[in-house]
Amino acid sequence: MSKDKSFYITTTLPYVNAEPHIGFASEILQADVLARWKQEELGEGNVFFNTGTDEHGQKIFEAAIKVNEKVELYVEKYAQEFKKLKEALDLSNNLKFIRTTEEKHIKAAQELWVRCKNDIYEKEFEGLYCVGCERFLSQRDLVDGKCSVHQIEPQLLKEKNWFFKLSKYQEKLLKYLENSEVIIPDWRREEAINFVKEGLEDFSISRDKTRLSWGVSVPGDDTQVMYVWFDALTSYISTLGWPSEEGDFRKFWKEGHTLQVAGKDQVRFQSLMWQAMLMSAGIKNTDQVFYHGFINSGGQKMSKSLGNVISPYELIKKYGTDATRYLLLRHVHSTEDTDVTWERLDEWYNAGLANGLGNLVSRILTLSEKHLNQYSEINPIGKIYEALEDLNFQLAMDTIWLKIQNLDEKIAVLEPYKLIKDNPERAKKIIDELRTELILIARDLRIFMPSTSGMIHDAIVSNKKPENLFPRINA
RNA sequence: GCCGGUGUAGUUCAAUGGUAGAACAGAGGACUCAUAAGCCUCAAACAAUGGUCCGAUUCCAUUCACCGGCACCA
Repeated sequence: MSKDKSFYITTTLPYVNAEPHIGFASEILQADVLARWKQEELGEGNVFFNTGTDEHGQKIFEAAIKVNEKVELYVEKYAQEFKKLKEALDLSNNLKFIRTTEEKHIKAAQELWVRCKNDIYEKEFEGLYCVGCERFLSQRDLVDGKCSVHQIEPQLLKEKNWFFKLSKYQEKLLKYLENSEVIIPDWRREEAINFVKEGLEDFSISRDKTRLSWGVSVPGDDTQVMYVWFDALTSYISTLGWPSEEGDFRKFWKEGHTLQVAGKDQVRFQSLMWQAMLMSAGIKNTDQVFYHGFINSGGQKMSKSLGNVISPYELIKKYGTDATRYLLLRHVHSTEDTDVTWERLDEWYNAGLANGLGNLVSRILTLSEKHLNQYSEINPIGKIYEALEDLNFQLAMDTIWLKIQNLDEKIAVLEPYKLIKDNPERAKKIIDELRTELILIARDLRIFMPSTSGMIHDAIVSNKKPENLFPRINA
């Protein structure tokens, strides 16, 4: 990441048809660490950290009907569910939240449409329509050519839609993708380049209102609403106050470094469609999109039917907020898929937090409380965040845990608890050193585990051993 | 089928054209400040075949296995 004065980071906006998923929790935690890191580097006012909820579309409309609820209330409820994550995961205070049903967002989406007007045209959309579902089916909805839900053959139906000329942007997209910075990891960039080379087709960006009413109205066409993609992608700039070119939009999107965090299945949407839309509207492209892997459990996708779903709230309930942050940040691979099970989580927790960090705090603070006077605060310095430049969260944390290990080792070698009898001066000096090194570790932990960091710091400053930070979990 | 990725100790990962590192789990030991934690020691791996090379886990090819994407699902 470059040395820009300001930094913009956003997650993708989760679709609100289900409870928050652990994958999204992981995504927003990664974003949170980066946001906190940049806030320390650039100052809080120079970082814009965004998330939100994608609330339009057929599926949500149907889901609301299914539970017999007004769709406005339904999305409101889920938006709150997602907003709760902020506190539950102790996300940065400055986190912004955009809902695609907000007025300012709707206006922005419509404005973007108008700006893209030259690349938007009307065409017959042909699709397989299921009368049971009352919607067009995708390939995935089909089993042996029949609707997987209703077991009936869909009819070929045509309707007028608005299309976006994605095909026109092949060259420009390739040009954009030439820059090795725009996608992390690099092999996903290769993937994106391949998509483009295989040829891009224009895509439909609207739906007939008679079939789908829950969406943003197409400017100048009362019969159509925007297809969710067009609408949702706009949120990355509507949150900045666009279409106003001034203020946050200028500061962060135009003049700052922009980074989008997304799942690996998003390449086509974030790095191709969205970038083409920006090009069409004459807006600067995203500087970087970081694609993370997925979290599976027991070798399979998490799914309700398999009963292997691990929700972020369950994690928090069992391990606590900071421990959840630790588990998801240190043990989830940043770009590959990660397999997570309760057994493994327990092991990670005990090894890293109970036996590692928690125990170290106990032993040092016991020695300190017993043998030393108050701690006179120093200004801790320390930079361990090099690995974050490559968005390698695991490596960054490994560096901290290596320090923890070294401290444990130092205690074993120097044996200050023995030395205190024969050579108290020397022992005290050692304990004082340990204390200082521990406060440096706390400093390093600040962006990963903010409240733990604070607790360790406070314990040292008040020279008082804290309660067990991370009680051991016994199977 | 097409495109891409991956295959390293029991597990999860790392590095490297020339003795393959670590963490967790496992076995043993000496200690006691500490959350039966920590420290030390031990055991344990380069999917298969062929090629290039003085030399390959690393480069190339093939095979096998696994994963992802192949667009209007968000």
